[in-house]
Amino acid sequence: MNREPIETCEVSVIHEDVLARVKAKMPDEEPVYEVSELFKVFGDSTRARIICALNIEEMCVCDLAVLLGMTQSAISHQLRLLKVARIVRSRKQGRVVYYALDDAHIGQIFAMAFDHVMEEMEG
Amino acid sequence: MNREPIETCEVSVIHEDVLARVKAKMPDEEPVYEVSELFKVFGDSTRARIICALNIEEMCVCDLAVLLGMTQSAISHQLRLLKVARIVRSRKQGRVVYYALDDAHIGQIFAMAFDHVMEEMEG
DNA sequence: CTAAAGCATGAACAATTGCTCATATGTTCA
DNA sequence: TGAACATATGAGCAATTGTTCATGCTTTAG
Repeated sequence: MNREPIETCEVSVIHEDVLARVKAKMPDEEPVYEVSELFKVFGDSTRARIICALNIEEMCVCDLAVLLGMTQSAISHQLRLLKVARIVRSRKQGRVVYYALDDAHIGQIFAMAFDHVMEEMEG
Repeated sequence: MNREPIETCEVSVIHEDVLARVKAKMPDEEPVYEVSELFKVFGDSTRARIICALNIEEMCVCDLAVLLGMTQSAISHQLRLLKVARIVRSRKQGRVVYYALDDAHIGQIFAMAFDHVMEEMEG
């Protein structure tokens, strides 16, 4: 197959072999996108602190607001996001709503990232 | 201890015992903040795809741009972020710069999140 | 029933983000 | 030395994000 280099292409491939291998091994687009969406939820300090707290114990919105020194509204908005992302589940008892982590994996992923950060902060 | 409820406080504590326990067990603010910063870097689909690719094999900017169907500039900007976050390291050979994952932990954290997402997509 | 407590939610606004475009830097080759 | 290539970077812009403020909903107490 005699192929001319495509001149109209602005970006040229340097290593065709590398590209072929990586293309073959790359995971599907969809799960990668989902993973980044999951990380996006973790990537806010307020939500990260909420997750850390709920990883210790189930809590209501009000107590979370006091713990983190933020308004009830701000906490509630973030909890909504966390619930949509299936990171948190809620349980209503009277007029109090208790939130808890929905999945044990979440705590594990957080713990792993925590270890990584701790190592970085020493070295 | 007879304590009056603090009336001037806008947000009242409902469960003092829970609050005390969680406060005692909560990790320090700084590492939690660092963890959320790390996740923030992961929380963009372009960067997530770059990390996935580099988890397979070292690649140059040009090939990454072709692989992901994006401009060289966009990829370069993101690689800069990844490098500042110490997620990626670079090696210059001639006029080509090769990027690779800087830490094995990164791939592990990603793999863990990937598993979680896959389970979610089935159930 | 009414008032208050606990929580949810929509609108609005400032701040951040990711990309594009233009251009600069550094390297190789003729 | 000059042209071409690979990459880096600053400015600018549209889109997204996190919080506040005001208000609505639901449940309990009186």
